[in-house]
Amino acid sequence: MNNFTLKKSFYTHADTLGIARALLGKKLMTSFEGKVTAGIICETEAYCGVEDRGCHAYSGRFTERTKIMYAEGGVSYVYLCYGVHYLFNVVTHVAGQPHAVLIRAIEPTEGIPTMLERRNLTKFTSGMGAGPGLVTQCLGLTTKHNGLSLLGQDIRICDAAPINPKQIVASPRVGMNFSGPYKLIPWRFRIADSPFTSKAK
DNA sequence: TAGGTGATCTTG
DNA sequence: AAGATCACCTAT
Repeated sequence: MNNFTLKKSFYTHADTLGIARALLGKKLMTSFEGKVTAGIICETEAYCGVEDRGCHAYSGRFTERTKIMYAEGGVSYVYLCYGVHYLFNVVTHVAGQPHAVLIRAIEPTEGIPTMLERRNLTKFTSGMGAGPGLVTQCLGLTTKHNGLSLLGQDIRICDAAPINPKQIVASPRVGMNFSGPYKLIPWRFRIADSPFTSKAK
């Protein structure tokens, strides 16, 4: 499509699960230091507020790290995981409701030479953006970009035709090391049979 | 399948 | 102030 940037209203409504599904097939684009890179979102996970045991803001945790999740939808939430990997999330819902969608995999489409350089690879592979830590490497995202608007030039998400719901597979989220209903709730979404997603379970 | 890595959070 | 935890990746 013609790189039409999604509007704020895409992010601010209450249905984070719907947003996580709707983001599949959209194009996530960054433009840092004159380098444009972009990829089609192939896999997401939803994190839904203070009642969601898997959410960083579970039970109202409000800290230096999590406070951006409480912002109005349409900004980025980037944090360092395991001391090694940056993970990029899209904040959703209205201000005060800490919801977000983790971007877990992309199909690289633009700026591939730049992505290869950032990944320290020589050849394009379908797995080069398959995993949340790899997505951020490809796109050059770090905690520097935490809290940035998704409506500006640096980071934006471009509209595209929705994925057929039948093509979307829902499964439990990764890394839910606790018990209770949120451990197995199917809030991970990916495009069926996409070779660009992180390994299917 | 285990180890690396460091910011963040919790406990004492 | 210190130790546990953590939405992961890579190479054995």
